[in-house]
Amino acid sequence: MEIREAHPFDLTPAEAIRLQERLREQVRRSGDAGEVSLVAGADASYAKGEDVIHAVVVALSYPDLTVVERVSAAAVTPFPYIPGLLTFREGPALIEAFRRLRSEPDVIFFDGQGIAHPRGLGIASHMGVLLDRPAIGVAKSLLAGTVSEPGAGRGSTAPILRDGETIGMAVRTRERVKPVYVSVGHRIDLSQAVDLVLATARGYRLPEPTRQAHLFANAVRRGDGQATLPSSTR
DNA sequence: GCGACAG
DNA sequence: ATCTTGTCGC
Repeated sequence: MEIREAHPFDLTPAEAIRLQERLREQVRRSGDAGEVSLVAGADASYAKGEDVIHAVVVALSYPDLTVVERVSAAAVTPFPYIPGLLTFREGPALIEAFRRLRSEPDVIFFDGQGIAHPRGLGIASHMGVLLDRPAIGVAKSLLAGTVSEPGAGRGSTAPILRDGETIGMAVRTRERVKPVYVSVGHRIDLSQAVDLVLATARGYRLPEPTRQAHLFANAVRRGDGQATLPSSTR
């Protein structure tokens, strides 16, 4: 995929925060992914004490969810993990992975928040803007806002609120299992984002794009990505 | 000043 | 995120 613009990542935390405050204005909180026929999941993996990040993107056809392409990229991260600044840690490796992706997904799932972020620019929104592509944030825990417990049944939801505004939705993708926290990344509305998460969550807590990216990222880091899995890693 | 805090 | 074995529950 084409990346929208060169973007500095060798910043101090204070500079990174200022960049987020500037980029947040470019996030589109509404939109329609259109006729979705291709989705993608992006994720990163790394070993405990190391600063090498393995980022991957997995593309799947929709609605059948067959994996059609997998790419990966390794990079030394220039940033430690700081809540709210995740993109500055995983972004460089992710961008390289997207450069290697030949598919043109209609929507991309990210492992983390979209606008449900202290400055409205979680990794899904940040990457969505850089890629200029519909993006959805699917986080396993909450970073900003408050939420009540959704009903126990699959498909139950509860709004994530901040100052009276809905910034995302807790979504129960599997009965009696902890919900995932969905928020708009870029160029898609919350309603369609939630629909797509539920439509791609099949039997597991995490939607398939995210789950497949998780599995592949770990396989690549362990070194058996090439041997065990089909498709290109090139 | 004291907690909270995506991955 | 990662380190780790078995184990309880649907």
